[in-house]
Amino acid sequence: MLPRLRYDAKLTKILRVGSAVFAEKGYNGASIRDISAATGISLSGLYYYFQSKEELLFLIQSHCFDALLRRLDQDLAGVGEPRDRLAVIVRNHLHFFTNNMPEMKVLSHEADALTGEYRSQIAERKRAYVRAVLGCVGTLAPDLEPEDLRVSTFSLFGMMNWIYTWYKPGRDVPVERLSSTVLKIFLQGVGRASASQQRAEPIAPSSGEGASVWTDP
Amino acid sequence: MLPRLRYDAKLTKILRVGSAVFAEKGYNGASIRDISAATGISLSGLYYYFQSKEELLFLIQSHCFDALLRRLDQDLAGVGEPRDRLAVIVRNHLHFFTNNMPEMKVLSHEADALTGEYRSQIAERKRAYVRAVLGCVGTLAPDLEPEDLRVSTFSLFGMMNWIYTWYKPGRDVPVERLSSTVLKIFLQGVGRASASQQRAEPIAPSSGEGASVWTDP
DNA sequence: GGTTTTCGTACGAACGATCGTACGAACGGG
DNA sequence: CCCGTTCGTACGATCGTTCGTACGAAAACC
Repeated sequence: MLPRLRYDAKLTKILRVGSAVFAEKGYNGASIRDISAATGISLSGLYYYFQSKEELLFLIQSHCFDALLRRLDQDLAGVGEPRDRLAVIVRNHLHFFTNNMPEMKVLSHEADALTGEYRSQIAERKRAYVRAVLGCVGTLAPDLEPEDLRVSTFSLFGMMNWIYTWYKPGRDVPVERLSSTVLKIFLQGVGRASASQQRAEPIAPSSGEGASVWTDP
Repeated sequence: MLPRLRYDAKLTKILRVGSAVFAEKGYNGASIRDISAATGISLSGLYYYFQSKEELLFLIQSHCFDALLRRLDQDLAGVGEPRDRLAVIVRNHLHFFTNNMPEMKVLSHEADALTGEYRSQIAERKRAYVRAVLGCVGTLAPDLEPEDLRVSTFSLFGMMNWIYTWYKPGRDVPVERLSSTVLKIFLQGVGRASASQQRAEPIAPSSGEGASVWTDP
């Protein structure tokens, strides 16, 4: 007889596998039956863990986003210099992104798939995240008009969130170099000598570098 | 009796309305019946203009991409300086994007929805486009390692292709300013004095600035 | 301590709705 | 009358979800 998993462990498995399925086929393109097949849990058995397909998507996005923000808060503690704070933000975002590609793809790509209360809850947390980055960028480039600040911040998010469309962990540059390149482009642009004036003492490495979303703190 | 539209005009209408429907609900989330309702054409009547739902998506993406590339070739003619060429590329991409938001959202967001031959055809054209930009960036920043060149180029595409998630034509900065801001970030980064050393004589304006995808040349 | 009841967990089967698509008839201008 | 165009209708498949049930373990009872 197969050992029964505890409730939490099994829900976690469902969210993890569900992320992979949603990432591959899209939320609307994937069926609950796909997730049933991928998890090995029966179709109706899944509904013991969520009330609807949309709630499953919400749970995935919610858990993923919470983990991202939790790690950011940890890494940001004690970092006061705006430039350092932005470096931490970019590093955290990209490390987390590359370590949890399916979940973050679902969070980025299926933002509009949620409706009603589910949608507003995620949107509100995203707004707070954007506001934080916006404040950091604003401090860093104080002579920027508010409209341009908005454009600049979303350009940064664009660089970071687009990577799920092209970044291949084996083929591409490692995450640390990816992070510093993106940060460098945002701060000084492409061009110049490549490994230009980096800070002598690089900021402290992220707290949980290799950890996944689903490893609880 | 309503005046009958010619074949081409009606197909164009289907592609235009179809883009809007796909952009709003996603390819998998939208049904042929949704498009039927939005166009006013009967369900089966639509199938006179395409053979399958997937072919409709392909036609939208294909027409849109062709129009983008056609305009780019026009604007790029006679521009030799790499920096100018990149400026033209960014301006063209963003002007086209903001003037054809639904179509470009479908092209960006539903890249993985196509399969088989349809998918490869679009993918091949995208690869050529990326290769061109990659070459331009490479010439512009010759001391960049190939891996970093790839990261940099896709970061630029990230900034540009992400705008469908946040750019609101009324609320945000006009396209021309958007383009120059994005270009400036990519070349010199955020920060510095905002309206810094722009070139005295700005490059010639795009050929068909306000035109949509569906206005044939 | 043995028996019974309850509870948490899991499943197979089936529901109505909606999906993409096919078919054949009807319409109307040349 | 013909042919390009349009439509109503319907088919089989698949969708998300529900229902009734079953089994092992814990709890409750005598």
